[in-house]
Amino acid sequence: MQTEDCIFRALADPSRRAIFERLTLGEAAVKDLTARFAISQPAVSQHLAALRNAGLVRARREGRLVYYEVEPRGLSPLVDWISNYQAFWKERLQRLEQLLEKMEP
Amino acid sequence: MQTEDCIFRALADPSRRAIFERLTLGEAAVKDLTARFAISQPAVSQHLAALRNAGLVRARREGRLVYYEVEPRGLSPLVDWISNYQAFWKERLQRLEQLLEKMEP
DNA sequence: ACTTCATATAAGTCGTTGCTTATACATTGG
DNA sequence: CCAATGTATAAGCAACGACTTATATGAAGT
Repeated sequence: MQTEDCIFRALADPSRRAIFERLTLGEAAVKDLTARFAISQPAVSQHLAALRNAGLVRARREGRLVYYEVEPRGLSPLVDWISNYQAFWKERLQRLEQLLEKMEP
Repeated sequence: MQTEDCIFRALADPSRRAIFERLTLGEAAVKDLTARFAISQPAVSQHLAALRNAGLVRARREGRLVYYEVEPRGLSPLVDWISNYQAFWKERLQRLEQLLEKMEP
């Protein structure tokens, strides 16, 4: 859980991404999400479980309602993954700059 | 094609992500990838097609060999998506984006 | 306690996907 | 031209994933 794999798979589904994007605007209860999206309540709950399993959202119970909100640092594994390949561009950029320097004189 | 959806789906598969990560180390022909990964050559070709369809890699034919390499700006839709929904990382990502901008021919 | 409302889980269905083998296409060398 | 090599596509299959309906759990009001 909470691995890159989970995150990529969680965000690969359009419905789930839409739910996540909705949650970035602010917390919402399951019934709100169910009302807004054209899928059944169990489908919403399943999507939320996948997002939570990926560490992207967290749940808070309040009476009968369960509010979901974005986990603030949930996307950082994704950012880290991308940043790992920053080295790829850095290296290429350096080579390019070296080339330009040699052409300078 | 080349939409967020494609990119997320492309990177959701571990084998495909591994191939992409290998390509960030440098270009490789299909036969090299086939030798390195424990899946058949058609499977590799199919993964490469998915990555290319997502705009993450590009192919160059050289004789009978087909070399695949990372598309430099391929990850930027992902970066854009993240920065849209997580203002917290915007600064860090902007640095990455600036790096990518410099790669533009 | 019973009913109602909100959510989660179970079970089943159906389309998708990642793999395989077999085959077609493309390029090079004899 | 033919054989060999490298890659892509086709067809089929087993596993997975996203959805459904039905049911279980949990909490509040009467």
